[in-house]
Amino acid sequence: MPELPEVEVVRSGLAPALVDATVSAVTVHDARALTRHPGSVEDFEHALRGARVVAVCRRGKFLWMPFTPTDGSDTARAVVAHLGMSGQMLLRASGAPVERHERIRLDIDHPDHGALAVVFADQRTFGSLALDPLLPTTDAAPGGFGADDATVPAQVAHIARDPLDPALDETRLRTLWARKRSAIKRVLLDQTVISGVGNIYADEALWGARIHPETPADALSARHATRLLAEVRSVLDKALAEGGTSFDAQYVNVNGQAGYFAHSLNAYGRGGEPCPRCDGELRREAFMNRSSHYCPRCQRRR
DNA sequence: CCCATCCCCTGTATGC
DNA sequence: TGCATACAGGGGATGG
Repeated sequence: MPELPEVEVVRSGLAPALVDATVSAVTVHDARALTRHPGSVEDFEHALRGARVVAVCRRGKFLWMPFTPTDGSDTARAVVAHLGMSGQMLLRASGAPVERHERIRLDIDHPDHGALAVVFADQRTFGSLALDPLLPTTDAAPGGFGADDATVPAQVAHIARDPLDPALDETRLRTLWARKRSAIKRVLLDQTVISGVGNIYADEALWGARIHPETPADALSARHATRLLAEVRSVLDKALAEGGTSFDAQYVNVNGQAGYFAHSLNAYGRGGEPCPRCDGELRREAFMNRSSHYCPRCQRRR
C-alpha cells in the first residue's frame, strides 16, 4: 500500500528510536513475514539479537537498517523491510500487547529512550523483513535517504533511485523513458526505472502534468518529460508534508496515526466526479489489474 | 532483453 | 442474513 511518502514517514519516525539502539529480543510470530529472508528463522533471530542499529535508510519503497555484526563476521548486513500493500512498522512501549496482524517484534534498548518494542504488522502478508548483505552502490553515492555510506542491501540493488534522491541520474531516466514503448503509467510504476511511485501518485502526477496514462513513454516530448518529473516530485513532496495518504486504518505512521493527503487527491479514487481543473468527468478504468483515474478532457490521448 | 500476465494473502464493500 | 465476487496503495516469477 504505501508509496514513497508513506514509507518516508515511517523511516523518519523510526530513526530517532532505532539509531544506536540495541536489539534485546526477536520474536517471529509468523514465518511468512520472512519469505524474503535468505536464511532460516533461527538465523534471523540469532543474527539480530544483540545487534546495534546504525541508521534507518530508504530508497523508493524499501527501508533498511544497517547493524553492527554480533558474530564477528566481517560482512555488513542490514534488516531490509518492505511494507508491501498493508505492512506497518509501529513503535510501542516495551511489553505492549500483541498487535492485530503482528508478524515480528523486535525489543530494543535505546541509550536515551530506554526499552521499546518495534512491531512489524501486516494484514495481507505481502510485506516482509529480511537480513541482507550490504553491497557497494554502482555510482558511489549514498545508498539512499538516511544512508551515510555508499551501500545498499542486495535486494535493493536493482531498484532505481527515487525522485527525491539527489543522486538520481536524470539523464538515465530520460533515456529510459525515451526508449520505452509501454504506456507511461506502466513505466512510472516500474521500480527499476524510477522508484517510489505507486498507483496513487502515478495517477496524481499524470493528472498534474496533463498527460494521458496510456501515452507511450517514447511519445513524450522532452518538455512533457520535464513537466512529468516535476509533477512527480511535487506530488510526493506535498504528500510527505501531509503525512502521506490514508484511506483506511492500513497506512499509519509509527504511532498508528493516519496522514492527511487523501483530502488533496485530484484524480485518484474520484472516478465519476468533476475534474477539479476543467470540470470534465473524471474516469476510472481497469489498468494492469488495478485502476487508472484521469480526466479524458484535460489529459488528452495524443 | 522487453513486455504483459499471473500470483502471493486477507479484509472490506457491494450486489444478488 | 448469507453467499459470491470484486477490489485494495506491492514486487517478483514466468511466460511469450
